Amino acid sequence: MSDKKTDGTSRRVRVEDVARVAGVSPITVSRALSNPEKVKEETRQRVAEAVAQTGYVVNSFASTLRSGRSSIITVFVSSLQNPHYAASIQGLIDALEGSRFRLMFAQTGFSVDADSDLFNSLMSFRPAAVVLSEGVRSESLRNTLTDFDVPVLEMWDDDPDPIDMLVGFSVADASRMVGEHFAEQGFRHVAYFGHSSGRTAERLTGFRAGLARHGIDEVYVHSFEGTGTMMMGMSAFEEIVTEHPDCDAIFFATDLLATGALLRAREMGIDVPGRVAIAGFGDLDYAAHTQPPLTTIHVSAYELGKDAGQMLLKRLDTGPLPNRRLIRPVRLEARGSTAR
Amino acid sequence: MSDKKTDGTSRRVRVEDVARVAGVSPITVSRALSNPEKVKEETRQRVAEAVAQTGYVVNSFASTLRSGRSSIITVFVSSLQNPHYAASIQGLIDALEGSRFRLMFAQTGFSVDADSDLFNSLMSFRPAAVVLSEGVRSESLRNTLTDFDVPVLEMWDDDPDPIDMLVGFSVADASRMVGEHFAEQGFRHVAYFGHSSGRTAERLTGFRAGLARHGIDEVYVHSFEGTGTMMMGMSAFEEIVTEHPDCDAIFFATDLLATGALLRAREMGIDVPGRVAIAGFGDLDYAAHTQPPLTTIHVSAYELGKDAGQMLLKRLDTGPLPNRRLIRPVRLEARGSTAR
DNA sequence: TTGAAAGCGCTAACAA
DNA sequence: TTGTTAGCGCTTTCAA
Repeated sequence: MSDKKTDGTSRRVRVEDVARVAGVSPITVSRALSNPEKVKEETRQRVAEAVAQTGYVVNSFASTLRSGRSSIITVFVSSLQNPHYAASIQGLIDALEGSRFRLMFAQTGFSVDADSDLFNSLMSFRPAAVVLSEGVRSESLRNTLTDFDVPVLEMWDDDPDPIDMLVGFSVADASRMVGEHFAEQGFRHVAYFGHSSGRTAERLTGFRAGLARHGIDEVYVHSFEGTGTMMMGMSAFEEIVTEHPDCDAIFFATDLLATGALLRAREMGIDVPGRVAIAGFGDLDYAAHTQPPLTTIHVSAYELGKDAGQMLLKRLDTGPLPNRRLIRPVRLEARGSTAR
Repeated sequence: MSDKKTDGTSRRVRVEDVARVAGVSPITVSRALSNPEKVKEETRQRVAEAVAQTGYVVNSFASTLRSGRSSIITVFVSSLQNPHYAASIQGLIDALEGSRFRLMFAQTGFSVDADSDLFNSLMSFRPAAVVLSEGVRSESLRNTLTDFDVPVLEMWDDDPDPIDMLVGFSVADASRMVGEHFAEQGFRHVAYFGHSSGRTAERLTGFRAGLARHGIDEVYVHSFEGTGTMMMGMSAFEEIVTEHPDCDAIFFATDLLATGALLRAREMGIDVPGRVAIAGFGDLDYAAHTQPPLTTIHVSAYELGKDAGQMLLKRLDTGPLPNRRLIRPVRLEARGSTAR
C-alpha cells in the first residue's frame, strides 16, 4: 500500500522525492523506470520500493516535453454509433494494448477541417501518429497532415494513393460480388439504392461491373444523399417496386437500408426473395437473423482495426514500411433474401 | 495558407519564432492566444498574422507542464462493441465538443486494476477528470481514484454512494416494471435468465419486487456467468421451456439473450407470445423489428453520456456540485413479444 | 498593456 | 553504473 496522502496536502510526488527516499539521484530514478536494464539490480529494487512508498507516477507532460517522444495517437472517428467504426476502434485499442501508446479521441462530426480549433488542439499534443476512421477527401486536410510530417493511417478506404498508410477493403470488388451473385441467381431486372456520387458511389460502379460480366447492362438507379436510415430503406423499397414492376432484385448500399426494405416488403405483402430479392452491405450483427436472413457483404471491422493497430506499431517501431497499403478481403454472405 | 515547411527542415515552430515575426515578446504571443482580452486589438492582429504565417501550434506538453491545467479527460470503457456504451461515449464526446477538453481512452478489458501499468500510464497525464463506463466495484480502485483527488464520474450505475459523481438509471426500477408488466398481462409462471450474483443481479431483485406487488412470488431462476450471447439465449430458452412446461413468460437480462430466445422459439415451433412471452433489456436498435417485436426496457444511452458530459463540464468549471448523482428515467417498451 | 526572469518536472548529453 | 548540468517550450509572477 502507498501512503501518498497520509496528510492533507496532496502535493504531487516528483522524481526528486523518490530519489531522496531511495538515496539515489533523480536521473537514476528516471532510468530505473524507463531503462531498467541500465540500472543495477539492487538499485532498481530500492527505487521500486521508494516509488511504491511515495506513490509516485511520472508526469507525462514533463517527460514528453523533455524527451520529445509523444505516446499519444490521435483518432478521428465520425461516429462511434456506427457499429463498424466502433468495432474497428476496439480492434485498434486491442492491438495497442500493452504498448506505450494511448489513444486520444477527436470530437468530430463527419468532416475534419484542417484550420479548425479542434485540429490545432489535437496537434498540440504532437501525436506520434494520426488514425482516421475514413479516407480523407479534403485536399487541405491531406496537405496539412502531410506537412505535419506525422505517420497517418486511413481506415475503411481503398484510395490507391493514401496520405501515408491505409488499411481497408475494396468497395468496388465487394459490390462486384453482389452483381455477380444477382446474375448467377438469375435475376435480370436489378436496382441499386445508395449514393451515386462521391467515393461511396464505387458501390454502384462495382455492382455494374459484376452484372456486366454476365451480360446485364441495365440497372435501375435510385440515389440519396447523407446517411441512410431504416426509414429511407422502407420508402425506397416501395418506390422501386412501384416504379419498376419487373424489378426482381435490389442492392442496398447498407444493411440498415436493406433491413428497412425487408420490413416494408412484409408490410406490403411482397414476398422476399420470391418476388424481389434484397441484398445489403456490412453484415451487421442481426443480418443473419432477419426474416428472411439478409444477403450482404461481410467486412471484418474489428480485424480491420486490429490490422491497423499492428501496422501502426510496426511503423512507429521501425520506421517507414515497404508496404503501406493493406487491402483486406471481403466476402459475400449469400443468405435467404436472394435465394432462388 | 501557411508556409510551415517551405524548406526541408520541419523543425517545429515555437512561440519565440512567432514573437519575432510579430515583433513582440513571447509572453505576448502566449497571452494573445489564451487570454486575447488582455492584449490590445492591434497587437492581437499582428500575432494572429504571425501565427498563420509560421503555422504555429502550441505545444500542450509545455503549456500544461507550466500551467498545471491538464485538458485531458480519461475514459475507461470495457467495450466499444457494446452499442450502449458506444452510444454513451458518443454522447460524452458531443457534450464536450467545443470545450477545451480532450478524451483519452483507456485500453481496458472488463476490469481496471489500480496497480496496473495501464492505470499509472493514464494517471501520468494528470487528467482533469476520469470517466468510467461502469460503476467501480473494486475497493482498491475506488481508493486509488479517491486518493488521486481527481473528479470521477461513473456511468451506467446507480450506486447510492458513488466515488464522486454518477449518471445512471435504476436497474431495480426498470426490472420492477417488467415484473409488473408480466403480472398485468396475466402471466403467472414466469422465469428469469441472467446473473444471479453481483451488481447485475439487481435485475432479478427488481423483477421479483414487481411481481410481488401482484401476488406472484415464485420465479424460475436460471443464471449464467460472464457476457451473454445470442447462443446462450437460444439454449436457455430451450432449457427453460423444457424444464418448466407451465412457464408462460421469460425475462432475459439483455436484448441479445432475448433475441436468441425468439430465434430458438421459432425453430422449435413455439408461439411467442401465445405460448411463452419474452422480454429483454436495453432496447437495441433492432428490438422493435424482431418477429414479434421485442418488449424491453429502453435506456437512453446517448443522452446518458451527454448528461455525463454536461455534469462534468459544470464540475470542472465551477467546482464540486451540490447534486452529484443523476438518475435518469427508463421506460418499458411494451411490444408484441409480451402481448396478450 | 507589455515585458523580464524564473521554473513547471523531467531526461538527453556528457562526465566520472 | 551513476551523477551533474542543462534545457525541452511554455506561462506564472512580478515589475514597468
